Amino acid sequence: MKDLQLSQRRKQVLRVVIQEYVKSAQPVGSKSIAQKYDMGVSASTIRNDLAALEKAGLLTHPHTSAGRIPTDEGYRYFVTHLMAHTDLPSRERQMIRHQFHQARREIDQWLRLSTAVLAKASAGAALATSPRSMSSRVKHLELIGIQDTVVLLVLVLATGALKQQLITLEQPIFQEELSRASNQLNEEISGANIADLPEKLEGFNGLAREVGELVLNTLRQSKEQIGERVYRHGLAQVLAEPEFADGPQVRRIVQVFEQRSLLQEIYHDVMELNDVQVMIAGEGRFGDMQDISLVLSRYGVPDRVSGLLGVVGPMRMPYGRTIGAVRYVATLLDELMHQIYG
Amino acid sequence: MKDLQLSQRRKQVLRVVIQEYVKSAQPVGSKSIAQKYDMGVSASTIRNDLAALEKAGLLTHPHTSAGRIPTDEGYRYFVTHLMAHTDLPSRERQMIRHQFHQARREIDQWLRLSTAVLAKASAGAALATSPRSMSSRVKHLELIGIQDTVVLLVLVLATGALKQQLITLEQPIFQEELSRASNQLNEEISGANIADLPEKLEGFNGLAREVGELVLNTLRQSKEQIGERVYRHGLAQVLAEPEFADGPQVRRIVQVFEQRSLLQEIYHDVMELNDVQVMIAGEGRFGDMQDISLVLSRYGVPDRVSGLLGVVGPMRMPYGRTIGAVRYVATLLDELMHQIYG
DNA sequence: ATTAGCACTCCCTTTGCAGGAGTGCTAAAG
DNA sequence: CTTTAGCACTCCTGCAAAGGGAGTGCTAAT
Repeated sequence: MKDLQLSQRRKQVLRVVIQEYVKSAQPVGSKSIAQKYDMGVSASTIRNDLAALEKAGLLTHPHTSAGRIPTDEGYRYFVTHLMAHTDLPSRERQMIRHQFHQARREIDQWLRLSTAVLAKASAGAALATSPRSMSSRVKHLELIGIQDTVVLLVLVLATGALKQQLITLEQPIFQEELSRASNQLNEEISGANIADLPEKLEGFNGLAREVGELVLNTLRQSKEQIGERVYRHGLAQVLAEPEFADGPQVRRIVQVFEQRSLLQEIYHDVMELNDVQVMIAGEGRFGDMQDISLVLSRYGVPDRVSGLLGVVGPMRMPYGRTIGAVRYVATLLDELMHQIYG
Repeated sequence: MKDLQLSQRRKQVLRVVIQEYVKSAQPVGSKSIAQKYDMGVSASTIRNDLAALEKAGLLTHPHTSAGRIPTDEGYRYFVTHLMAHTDLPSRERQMIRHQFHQARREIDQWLRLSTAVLAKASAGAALATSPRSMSSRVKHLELIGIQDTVVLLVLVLATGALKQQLITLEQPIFQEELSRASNQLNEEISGANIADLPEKLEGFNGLAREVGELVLNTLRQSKEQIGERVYRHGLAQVLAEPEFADGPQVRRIVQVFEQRSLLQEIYHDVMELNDVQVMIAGEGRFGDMQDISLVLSRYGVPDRVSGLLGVVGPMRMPYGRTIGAVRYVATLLDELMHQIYG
């Protein structure tokens, strides 16, 4: 975004327009601004300011004789230059913290709760991915006979994440043999870095070798992907917003909300930056996100485990509050995860 | 539903009305029926039949001079008495089967695929719950030290399901001690029925006792609930249907789709019956399901593990095809699960 | 740079009207 | 009793015209 020179008053006018429009979803005109806000100037002056802001690309109007509404750029300018840095009210923070502390101590529960809490606090639809571990070391490995020829491989990663996979063998196998293989593997594999695995596997054969390869594959795969589960909550409530009254718009936001691949693509961007990220109308990089904004944050323990957490909602969104909510929940998750992986 | 006496022709007329309305989403009138279908009678006669069907509560019309559309009862009558028992075309069945066989051998993958496949085959939104086990025996138990005072408890149920939970201890503890406790527990607990657990725990103390209680709680809890994960797919596409053009209707179906509690309530009904269940407009037992139908089935291995699988869509739905799809995918899952829990 | 005045534009709603589709009723025929 | 044709009636839909209103853009004065 090019740097714009705006007088104090024009900044104030822009701020007011966004504030009012976010509240009412109605285009806002010069007169109503002059009335509600005592800016020391007349409606005419404000009219000039509005025209200037429109020329700068920050505002637009749906038709000649309507009030102004913010453009994508307008919102971006607001978020980066004009917005007060708002935290969630402390009462709300406490309630949220309380809920977390009485949840079962399990990442799955925390993330479920996170999306629920975030959806409620933000009036958007919340989503979160289960955390992905940076270094995929295996902490422990277990082979459990299920049927004659069916074995369940359970992998406990250093991060506490569980992976499971069924293996079908050609011949029935005894639990003893399974134990022998898993012991062998545990000794060599646990704690080992993924890079060293292929070498170590050389020495193995039979069942242990087979399982070892499988483990390696699983680790490689999980390195590529975002957390395997996506938690979602609050789609129904965001659809109540007036911008989603018409069909195509509804489908757009539902697609954004449902599509795994989008999160996958955004993942790396968010990981690199440490604060909450705001993506307004796709930022030109993503199509089909008209009128939709994302507020996203990384969470986890740096260099160990991280996931994605955030809100998808209409572009006309109370950014201050939403960012505050996302930031707070992310911090909370950071804390909780720190207790485990600290 | 009271048993109705309908002449063959009237049944045929009802069938045609539903068929046409499902196809076009437009009210269908006497004339167009007489034209498209050669029923050997005039439009006038059909008009009489339509009036009779309306009196019987199977049809209605949106306003005086519009064609007829089916009522809830009309659809129910159609599904129970009039509908041809349709299976999915064999080409489609083969494609689906193929997809399943090349997926990773893991329940999670299967269910993900099931919802994807079902959504595509049915033009509705698909959902599935992870399977719940009937008898919650513990197959294996593992305690893994994560941090000084943080221990991860991994529970492998007889069904192959995994449960995990973090435990925070008051004092740091060595892995050896963890191993001792888990060995002790494994010997006593694995294979044991939940009912016998409390007794067995009597003899324990310290860490083993603590963990044992936790296990007991977890088992008890999971006995009450539907599978803990709900898989969903295809909401976006069902929203493209014309009945979801207006706001309130959209919110209704999204709520049905999102709400866990609804599945929870329906779960037992579906479990008791073995074939695919069709629930039209809530069947009077559930509010807020105007114009929404569910097509659900149990899947799994009888008396061992079962989950819920199905489609939610508009009441104006191709029931034959949808039922066929749900039935086929459920059968497929049955097979796959049978290989494991046979 | 700011302000007041004013014409102008465009939306939104209401109204009226014509066209059309489909019904309900009636009376006659099978 | 069932079926059929005829016809008036109802109500939706689309269209155009008109009025009201909100808000702008321009101009000229301060």
